[in-house]
Order: sequence, then C-alpha cells, then structure tokens
Amino acid sequence: METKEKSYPDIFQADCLSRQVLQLVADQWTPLVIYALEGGTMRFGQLLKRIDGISKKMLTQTLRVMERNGLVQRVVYPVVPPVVEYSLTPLGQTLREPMEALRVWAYGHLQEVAHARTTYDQRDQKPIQDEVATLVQQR
Amino acid sequence: METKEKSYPDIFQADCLSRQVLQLVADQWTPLVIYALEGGTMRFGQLLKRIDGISKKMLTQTLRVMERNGLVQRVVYPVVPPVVEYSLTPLGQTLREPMEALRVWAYGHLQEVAHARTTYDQRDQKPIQDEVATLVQQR
DNA sequence: CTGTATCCTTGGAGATACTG
DNA sequence: CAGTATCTCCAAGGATACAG
Repeated sequence: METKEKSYPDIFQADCLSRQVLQLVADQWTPLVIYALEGGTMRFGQLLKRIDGISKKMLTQTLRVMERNGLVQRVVYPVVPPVVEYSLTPLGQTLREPMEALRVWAYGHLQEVAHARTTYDQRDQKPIQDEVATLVQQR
Repeated sequence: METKEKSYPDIFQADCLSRQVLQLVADQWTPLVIYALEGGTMRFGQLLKRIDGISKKMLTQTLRVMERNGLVQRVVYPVVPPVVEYSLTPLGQTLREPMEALRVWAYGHLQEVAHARTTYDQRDQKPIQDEVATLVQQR
C-alpha cells in the first residue's frame, strides 16, 4: 500500500510526478499553443494557420495531450461543417504567467544566444591552447 | 542582402530566431540540467547521478547544445583521470528565474493535472451526450 | 471544417564497447 | 573519469487519402 505512494517532491527522480508535469510544456508545440490561446478562443484551423510549421497531425496530438492534462478545453459544435473551439482552462490560464516569462526571456536574449553560437562554431577552427591553460590556472 | 535579415519578432513564424531560442529549454533534459546547476558547479559524473534516467549520451549531447548556446560553461582540467566541470554562464543564470517559476508551477499543480488525467481517461468509457448538448447551448 | 487512418521514412536514443 | 564510436531499433512525425 505504501510502496510508491508519494514520489512527489524530487524533480530529479525519473518517476516523479512533478517531472511529468514539468514536461507538459517541455516540447516543441505546447508553448506555442499556449501563446496562441492567450488571446482567447481559437478554432482548429485558426491555430493551424497561426502556428507556422505545425502539421495537422501534430496540432491534433498536442491539443489532445493538453486537453487530457486539463490545460485546454475543447468544445464541439455539432453543425455542418463542424466547428471546434479551443481555449485555455482555468488551469491553463495559470500557465500564462510563467510561460510569458519564458517568452520575454527568449526575446530579450536573442543576440546573446546568436553570438554564443557563432563563437562556439568558430572555436573548432582555431587552436584553444591559451584558453585551456588559463582555465586550468583558475583552479 | 536584406532578404532574410530580421525574422525576429514573431514567435509563431517557423524560421524565427525567437522560436529557436525559446526551444532551447523546450526539451526533456535542459530544464533539469539548469536546476541541477543552480546549486553551483558540477562535474559530469555528478550530473549523471543527479538527473535520474538520463544516459551518458544524452547528458553529453544536452550539455554540448547548452554550451553552444552560451548557457553553460565547460571547464576541462587536463589531469588524469580527467576532471570536467560544468556551470551556468551569466546568460544561463538569467534563465534561473523563469525556469524556477515553471518548477513552482509544476509543484503547485500536481493534483490538478493528475485529476484532469483520470477524468479524461474515464470519459471514453461513458456516454457524454449530456455534456455535448450543454456545450452547444453555450453558443 | 475537423479530424482519423494508413503508410513510410528518418533520426532520436539506448546499449555496448572502446579511448585518452 | 569523461567522454566518443558504432550499431541497432523503435517510434515520432510527414504525406496522403479518406470520413463525418
């Protein structure tokens, strides 16, 4: 009964629930869906157009997972042709703030990341003996 | 010259730099590495033990990408046996706050997500006619 | 319009062995 | 200790066609 009741607290543990929850948003499309739905309800086709590069298959799949985890609500209007609207649930709304922080971070550090990349990519072309030596001395 | 200079601003654009930057942390392991390095410098083997479930290969790969993007610094001490230390760069440090917000969110909504899942998983076993009808009336 | 079903390809990732 | 190299395999995901 008490074998594996609470693996809650340690996010570094593989079977930890908190890790699973963290990784709800740790994929390619979920953050973009959240950003898209911040403005309010959207239909499937609207999301498909808004999120450039996503396929119908991946959008469906992403939305299903998000729905399962309680982040989005899916409302079907049985008319022809079908109308399906997606929106953030109250739980999903609570993600807006942390997600927004991440987006702001991304916008604010474009240059630094780009610069780090070119620096790194050029490093392999050059000798780095001096740098290694310097770093060793730090110890 | 001015063909594709600035695809900066729109994160919904596939080739947008901001999207790439956002997705630096949108994978399974990067957030955990950041959390692990918040406490300070760690060696390769320490990270491997701390982050349960990660393989040597994935840890190496994750660290290399993070290093390339300027999030972590890798310092090699040319001794035998080798010592390699990883730490967050100043740029990586700026990610701590938004990442911490995400972790707090995860911890704070374990129950809700778990509950949403069981509800969703049980839904397919039952008729849902009433709910659909209700939702339709909302329009 | 909003999907599902199927096929098919690619590469992501584990396992294992080897190296400085 | 901290990786790299190689092999292998499964599954993520694109393309396409079809359905309600």
